Amino acid sequence: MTVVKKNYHHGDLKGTLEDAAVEILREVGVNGLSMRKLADRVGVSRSAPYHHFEDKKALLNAIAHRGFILQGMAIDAQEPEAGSSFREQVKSFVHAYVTWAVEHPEYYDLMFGREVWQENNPPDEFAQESRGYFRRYVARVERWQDSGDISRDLSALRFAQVSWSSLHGISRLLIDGIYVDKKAQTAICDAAANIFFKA
Amino acid sequence: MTVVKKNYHHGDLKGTLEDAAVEILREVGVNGLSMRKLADRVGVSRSAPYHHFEDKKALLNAIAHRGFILQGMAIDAQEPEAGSSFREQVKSFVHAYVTWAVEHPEYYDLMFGREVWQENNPPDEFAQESRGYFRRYVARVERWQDSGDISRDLSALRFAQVSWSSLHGISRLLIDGIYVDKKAQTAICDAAANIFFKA
DNA sequence: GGCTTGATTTTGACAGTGTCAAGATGTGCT
DNA sequence: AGCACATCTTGACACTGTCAAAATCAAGCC
Repeated sequence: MTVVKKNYHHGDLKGTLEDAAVEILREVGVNGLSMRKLADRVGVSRSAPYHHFEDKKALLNAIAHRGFILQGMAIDAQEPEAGSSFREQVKSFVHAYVTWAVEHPEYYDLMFGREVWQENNPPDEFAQESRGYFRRYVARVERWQDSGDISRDLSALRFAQVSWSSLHGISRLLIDGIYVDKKAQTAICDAAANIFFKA
Repeated sequence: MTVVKKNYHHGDLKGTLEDAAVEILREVGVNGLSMRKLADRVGVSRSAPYHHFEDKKALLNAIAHRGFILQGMAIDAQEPEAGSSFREQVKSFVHAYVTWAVEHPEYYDLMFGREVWQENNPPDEFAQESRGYFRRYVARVERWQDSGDISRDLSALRFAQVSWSSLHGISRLLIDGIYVDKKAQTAICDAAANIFFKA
């Protein structure tokens, strides 16, 4: 059986730290996460984490990285509704995006937040990562244009930029509590789908 | 003449603090702003600011408050292009919003950021304030519906929510450096205007 | 003038933070 | 056994937000 070590050498401290960090982020948000409390919770001394993450930033980077993977999986899991109409596909895509964001703010905040994108020396590793996700989205738009489901008035790039902005904006406003009426979430998503992808 | 006092009693410390804080925010962002450095720059002891602002949060609140006023003025100043077409009006509105946000991230970050909306006991004073701005926006949409410039397929509220999300999302993605191509800004704004307000 | 009242600012202090250097402790290999 | 290496801890530093107590000034009243 897999033994959980409790001694000097932890075994998999790195993964444990990430797990615990996500927990703390859920509980108190990014400004409430301190390296020392994190170490405490894991039962390790304050500077042990620094042997696995160069920085606090590096830790947050790693978590954002997880977020990208998780969100990708969540959205892909929703994807292959084969028999449904184009409009339905779009709706479920929009819902999948926003719902995941709202349900996982501890990841979403980091994936597209200041901490990672502005106050970081090399966000290269997932500048590429998120760029990849965006490209996949642009490709999706191109397919929709090819099949005639949306018009070619705008380039796929511009359409993707604007529509993704909207998804991102909706997610942010809901997460940050600026749109308070949580019940409106589905209505807003439907409205967005209608506006962007009207037949 | 108005004398600028430099002695023990400062005269208008509160305003001076706000000014200096905005400066610092521009230079190093919100995470780089510390109450002590702020006091230092103003030439006052570390705890003097606490007689004018209960908290660091209260300071940030006050600056966000300024931001709402400034943005309102900036957008209104763009408004009354009387002879122009509906489409042109919408375009210039979108541009005014996004341009102001991108040029004043030190305000925009606070107006719609975590610091104010989540980690604050009573953001009531400008929960109302921003709510007021949003209502004005909804009213604007209603007028557009009345004049037949946009359809009534969606309620004014939903349309306002989604379109504002898009403005907010575009602004955020540009400010946070996720949309790196600054030259694309105008193109993105135009595309947004086209999508949302197609005749 | 001096005294008091109130507003304003400073000093000292405390707990909490990120992070590093030096040392301690364990694991695996020969 | 001994060695090399990975891993973890202790001690320390500068910095942060914030408070209580003391100092300082401005204005009004005698």
